Amino acid sequence: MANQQAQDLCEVRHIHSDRLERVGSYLEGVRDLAALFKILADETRLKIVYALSQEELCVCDLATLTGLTVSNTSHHLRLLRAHRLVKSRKQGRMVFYSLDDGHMVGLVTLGMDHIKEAAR
Amino acid sequence: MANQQAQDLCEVRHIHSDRLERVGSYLEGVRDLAALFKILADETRLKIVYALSQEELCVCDLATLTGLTVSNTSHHLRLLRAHRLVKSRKQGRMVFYSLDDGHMVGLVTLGMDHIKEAAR
DNA sequence: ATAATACTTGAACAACGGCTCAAGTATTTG
DNA sequence: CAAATACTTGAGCCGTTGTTCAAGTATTAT
Repeated sequence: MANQQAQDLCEVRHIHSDRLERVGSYLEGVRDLAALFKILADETRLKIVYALSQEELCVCDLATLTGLTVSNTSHHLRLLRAHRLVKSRKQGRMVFYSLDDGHMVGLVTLGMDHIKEAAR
Repeated sequence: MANQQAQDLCEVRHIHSDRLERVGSYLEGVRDLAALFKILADETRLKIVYALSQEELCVCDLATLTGLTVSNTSHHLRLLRAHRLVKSRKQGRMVFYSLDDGHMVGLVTLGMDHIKEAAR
């Protein structure tokens, strides 16, 4: 009765234990990658990262670029710094930020290309 | 008095109008890219996307893979479908999902490589 | 027709994230 | 020293998001 012809019964046939193991090795990375995407999943932070990929900028510059308050901008920079995506350098009373990680620059540019292509 | 030697005064010197225009063309894309990152910035959805990049799977399979309820999984699939990242195919009483967009596969695999490299 | 399976949907709820405001530090200027 | 500039930090507010639960549809089996 319960033979292989019952194709409309769901018994989790497609993911088998061996295949699950292969996928399993990636699942650790999935958590970290989701965290990275979460950081970049904000229009303000993405603007900051993109701007910093071109040159070093101070908080005041970034605030005018994003159109937000200095306070708010600083909060975002704090988050980016905590995750080692940007680094800061103090000069006088100004603080200059730059990218600390070439990692996500590739992600951002690749993503940007895809977006443009999709908008075509 | 107000000459160019006052290097510690912030008057937004680094981002000039011409440079702002160049950056401006990207800023449209930033909004959309942030939206895409937001979709992928969830461990569950990232697992789903990664699993579907390997083969077509039904909701039940995806639920067991992610360890969540079928209801919850369906909610996530609804979101992914709304943004045209996955498509569904009904066969009997089962619904099979697959990727509808090659776009973010590159993003995910590139991101995965970076994560692995960073964890080294 | 009734029951069971596979999935979807809406509502409610709690947790999280981004923004603002107020107060703080550090540095430079007068 | 006091005042001003550049930035940081913490607390509170509010909208968003993920989860759960309960009820719904669609398809198949008996």
